[in-house]
Amino acid sequence: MRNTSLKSFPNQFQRESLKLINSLLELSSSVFYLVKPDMRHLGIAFDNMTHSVQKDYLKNYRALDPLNPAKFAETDDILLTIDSQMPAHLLRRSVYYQEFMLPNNQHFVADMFFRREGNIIAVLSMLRNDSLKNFTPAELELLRKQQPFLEYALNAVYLPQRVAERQSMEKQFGLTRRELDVLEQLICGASNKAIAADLGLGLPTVKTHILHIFKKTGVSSRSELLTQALRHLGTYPVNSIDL
Amino acid sequence: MRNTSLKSFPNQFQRESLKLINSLLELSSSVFYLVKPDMRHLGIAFDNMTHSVQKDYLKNYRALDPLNPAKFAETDDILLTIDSQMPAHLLRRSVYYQEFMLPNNQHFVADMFFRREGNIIAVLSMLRNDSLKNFTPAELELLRKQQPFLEYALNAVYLPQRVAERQSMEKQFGLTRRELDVLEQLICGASNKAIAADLGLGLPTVKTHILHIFKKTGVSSRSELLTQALRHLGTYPVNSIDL
DNA sequence: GCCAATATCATCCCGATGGTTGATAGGCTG
DNA sequence: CAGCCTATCAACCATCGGGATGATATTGGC
Repeated sequence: MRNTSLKSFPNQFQRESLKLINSLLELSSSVFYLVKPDMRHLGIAFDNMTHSVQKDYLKNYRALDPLNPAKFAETDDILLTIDSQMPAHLLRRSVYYQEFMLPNNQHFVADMFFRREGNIIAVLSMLRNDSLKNFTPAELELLRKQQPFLEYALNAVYLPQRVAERQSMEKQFGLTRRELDVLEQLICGASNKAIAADLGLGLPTVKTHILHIFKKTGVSSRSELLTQALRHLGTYPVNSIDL
Repeated sequence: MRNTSLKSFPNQFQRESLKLINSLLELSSSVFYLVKPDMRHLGIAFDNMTHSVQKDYLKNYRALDPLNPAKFAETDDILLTIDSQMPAHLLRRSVYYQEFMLPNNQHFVADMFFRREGNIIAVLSMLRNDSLKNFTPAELELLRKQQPFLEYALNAVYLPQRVAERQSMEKQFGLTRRELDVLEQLICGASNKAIAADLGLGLPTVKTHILHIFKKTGVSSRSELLTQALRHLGTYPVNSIDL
């Protein structure tokens, strides 16, 4: 309507962040994901990447990742390249490079960290394939300048609103985290197919979640759900945000 | 959700008014309708009545109605019974009684008028069939006490909000009055079938209107429409209310 | 470690919805 | 009065969405 660019997704923040970074430098692919298991439901966004690669990473290769955020919990790094952590010739021979990076055509990696009360809560991962050169010092400098504002917006603007909405919904109807994911998409007007694509799920799974939401909220169509949900959204006071 | 009684219709005001009146005295059927042609789209509500009877009335019998509001434009009556306008023995022989009231089992009628700047804009019509007695003076007195508040609420609370929403929608997308009727129902989460029933239309008609709305607003599903419409509702400043 | 809740996917059915085309009738306006 | 807009309805078709049932991980808590 009017302005199609206003179309919003639950993970709009991550999408806009990626848009910004991709406009500043050339990447072959990029991911913005939230780290803590509980927060992963607050949305992931990627460019030239798939859910399956992401799942594979989380399940099998995150532990091997030289940039695994868990390793930097006690530091205050905000931007690291993979070759700052491991000499190139060692990396090339590592399992992580051979089994994960190479097959996915990832040659250069830079990760931007976002923290809340010291803990890393989100990572913006920037990847380059063999057709691109490594990150230059100037590029890294530019990225370092972006981090503070992104971190501020994430912590001060995005997370509170997002968590508040979810807490409100969760309290009223006892929805599970995954159901909340689906509900957020529903509220944005997404079709079942779109939801499936966006969350990396099968259509049957999406339909199952939606039916559960219907039962818990006592409605019998998505139209009803939309009107009720959009009308009562933000009606309920919300607790502190503990992540 | 939570409180199903919160389910609202575009003509909720009329429905609640009828509920009130029907709780105060026994009626066989009742109608609350807006008078001016332009306002008829702001909703009609009835109890034990059908759209077809109402259409028949408007088209063929309103001119003959002894309580036709047009006759009382210059008065300040707020409640009239049909037998206050015509002796019973004359009424019985009239075309209006023989061809409209009798076939629809209407024996006693009392109409409550609502005005705006002197003009009658709405009528609450109360009907009794042959199994009920005529309205008693006490009942009429009670009804007269209800009228001022209903008129106040109609003029001060209901109409401004309703007209504002419609004006906003109409201006943004150039929707016709009938399309606005349908859009209001859509926004309330109604299904096509429910809309057809509520507006007294056929299913094909409803679908046609909805497709026109989709094209004018540039969306391609009712979910999209709902999120966009509900998000932007009330965003636009609205002109004065001229009815 | 086990049980319950959660999350995932599947199949089948049918009604609801989105989309096209076209017909008919009233109303308003130039 | 001719033409345009609105409103109404029809037939047709493809896809989507709602509902039931059940299977199979995975997770989390006790």
